[in-house]
Amino acid sequence: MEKAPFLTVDSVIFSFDESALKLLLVKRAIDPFNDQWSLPGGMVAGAKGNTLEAIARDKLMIKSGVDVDYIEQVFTTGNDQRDPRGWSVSVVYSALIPYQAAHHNADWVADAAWFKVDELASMRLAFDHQDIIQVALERLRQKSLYSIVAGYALPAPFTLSQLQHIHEVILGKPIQAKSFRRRIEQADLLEPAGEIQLDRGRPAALFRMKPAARKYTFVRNLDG
Amino acid sequence: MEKAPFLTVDSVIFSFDESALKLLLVKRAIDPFNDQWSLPGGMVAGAKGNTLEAIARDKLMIKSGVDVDYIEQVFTTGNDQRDPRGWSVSVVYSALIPYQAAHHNADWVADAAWFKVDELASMRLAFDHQDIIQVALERLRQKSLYSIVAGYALPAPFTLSQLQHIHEVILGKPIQAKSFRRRIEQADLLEPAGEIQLDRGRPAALFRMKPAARKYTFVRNLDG
DNA sequence: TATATTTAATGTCTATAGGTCAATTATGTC
DNA sequence: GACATAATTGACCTATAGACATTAAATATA
Repeated sequence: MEKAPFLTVDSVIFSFDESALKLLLVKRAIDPFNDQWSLPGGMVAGAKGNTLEAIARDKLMIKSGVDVDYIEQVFTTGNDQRDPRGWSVSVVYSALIPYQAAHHNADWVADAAWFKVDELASMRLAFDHQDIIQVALERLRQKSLYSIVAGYALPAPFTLSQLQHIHEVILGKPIQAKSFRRRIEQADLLEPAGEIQLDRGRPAALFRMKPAARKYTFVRNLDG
Repeated sequence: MEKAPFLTVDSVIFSFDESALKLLLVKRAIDPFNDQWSLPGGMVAGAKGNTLEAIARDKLMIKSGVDVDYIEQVFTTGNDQRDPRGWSVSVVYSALIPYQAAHHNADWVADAAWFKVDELASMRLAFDHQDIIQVALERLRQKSLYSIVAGYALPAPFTLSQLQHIHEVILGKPIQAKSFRRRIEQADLLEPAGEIQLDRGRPAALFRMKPAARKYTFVRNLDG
């Protein structure tokens, strides 16, 4: 490659709604891939922020109206095939946000929409964004076996059943409630936040993520 | 940031020699940080290769005479502080290579040398390479709790005792031989490769990494 | 040749943490 | 008050790592 490659920051933003894992995409308004759905993000050159993560956050705020709490770097993809214009590099971030907070804002941004990850698999997205999403998804699945960061995709406070449910959706398989609760309690990852009465059944205790939950990893994986 | 940032690929190359974890550094011959030790790597612009990883491998081959087998992306650092010239981004790779193969080659490359990771902690390195190394090290330590990729830093074939030893050095604590062997055997990660008689004691069986060992992760961590 | 020494390899028991699933608790409904 | 529905917990089972003693296979030495 001769010149410096294009450098972009793209984010895979996960959320949880109607028992489904969803992901925020924006419709491109310029070539290449004009009019196709793509990951929110953009060029690093000219962006605002002192670090890559700050730039990623800023772009999400500006372009998608999303103020992200939990965000982490997934990986960086770069080659001479992913952009028809030539060499390009994308630093990929993954974020988890409560659907509610995001929903309203996503409305006032033109051409931003949430897609269920299942439906999404068959869509043709811009660049190699489909591949990127698969990597981010796999990472999220792995992580859900030994952490509870998925909880950042729920509006706080939430019940343990809700927290378990999002894990089950991400993993695509049921989890033993007892195992799930036991390890969380032992690791002291959640903070009590009252209780709530759902439509039916026994009222459930409410919790918020404790700061420790952001980094905590269990020494054993759940059945995967 | 206005213009596109500098984009580089840097590699943290680990190896194992004299019971110590070592790491390959090269002395810079240009500003900034002229004459200071730094991670092998360089600018992506103008480099040879169709992917970031290919470029990383090529730079190691050309500049350090090292042909890497095991290499993986660690993370990407980017901000306006790490390079005095302004915004710069570095995609960081981590590689594990047998010391023997590496040693000779490192000789015919000017100003490349191996450093024990312990000694290295007090050195002043170029850019934020000291920080990068710490991240790569931490990643390697984590990984050594649930995989045996550290074996790629040994010349094949190797004994189980040697494989255990490098893990102990990386983790900085002893490992139960029984636990270590049991899980490896059960996961069928190694291929028998004869046996060897060391200076003293019972001869040891020799093994090589099976392909599966590259990606395999145990469901449970060793004591960390 | 027998014994001590050294390192490799294994047997066995214990401890820990998740898996299973039944039982209990707390509400709302009929 | 009996039933339905969820949440939560109790009790036992299982899998896998930790501890540590024991056995195995070689060399060195008396």
